[in-house]
Amino acid sequence: MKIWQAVLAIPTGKVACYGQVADLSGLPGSARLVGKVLAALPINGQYGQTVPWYRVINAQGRISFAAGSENFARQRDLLQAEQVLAIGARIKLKDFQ
DNA sequence: GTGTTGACATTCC
DNA sequence: CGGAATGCCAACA
Repeated sequence: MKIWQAVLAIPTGKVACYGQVADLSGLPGSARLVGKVLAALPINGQYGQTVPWYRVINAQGRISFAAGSENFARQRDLLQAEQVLAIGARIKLKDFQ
C-alpha cells in the first residue's frame, strides 16, 4: 500500500493525521514520509483519481501549512466543504477520525 | 544505484 | 501548555 493509496482510503467527511496514513501504508513511525509524498505526488488525479491530500492533517489537528498561505486557506475550505468543522485552526480529530 | 528531501510523530524537558 | 531533539523511508533527479 502506497502512501497516496492510503490517502485515497480516507472516507469523505473524515480526516487522518500523518501517523495514521503512515500506519495504513504499513510504515508506522514514518510520518514525515507522508508529507513528503503528498507534496511530490499527484494532486491532480494522475492515478485516475484526485488525491484528497486536504484530508491529511497533523496530530495536533491543525493544517500543516503556514496559516495565511494559499494552501492553508484552500485546505481549510475543502475540509469545511466535507463537513469537517474546525475550531479556530484546530480540527476535531476526535470526531472525525 | 546513490544522495537529497521533507505538508510529521513522539518523547522528554 | 510549548519548544527541542530524534527517527523515519518513499519519491525524485
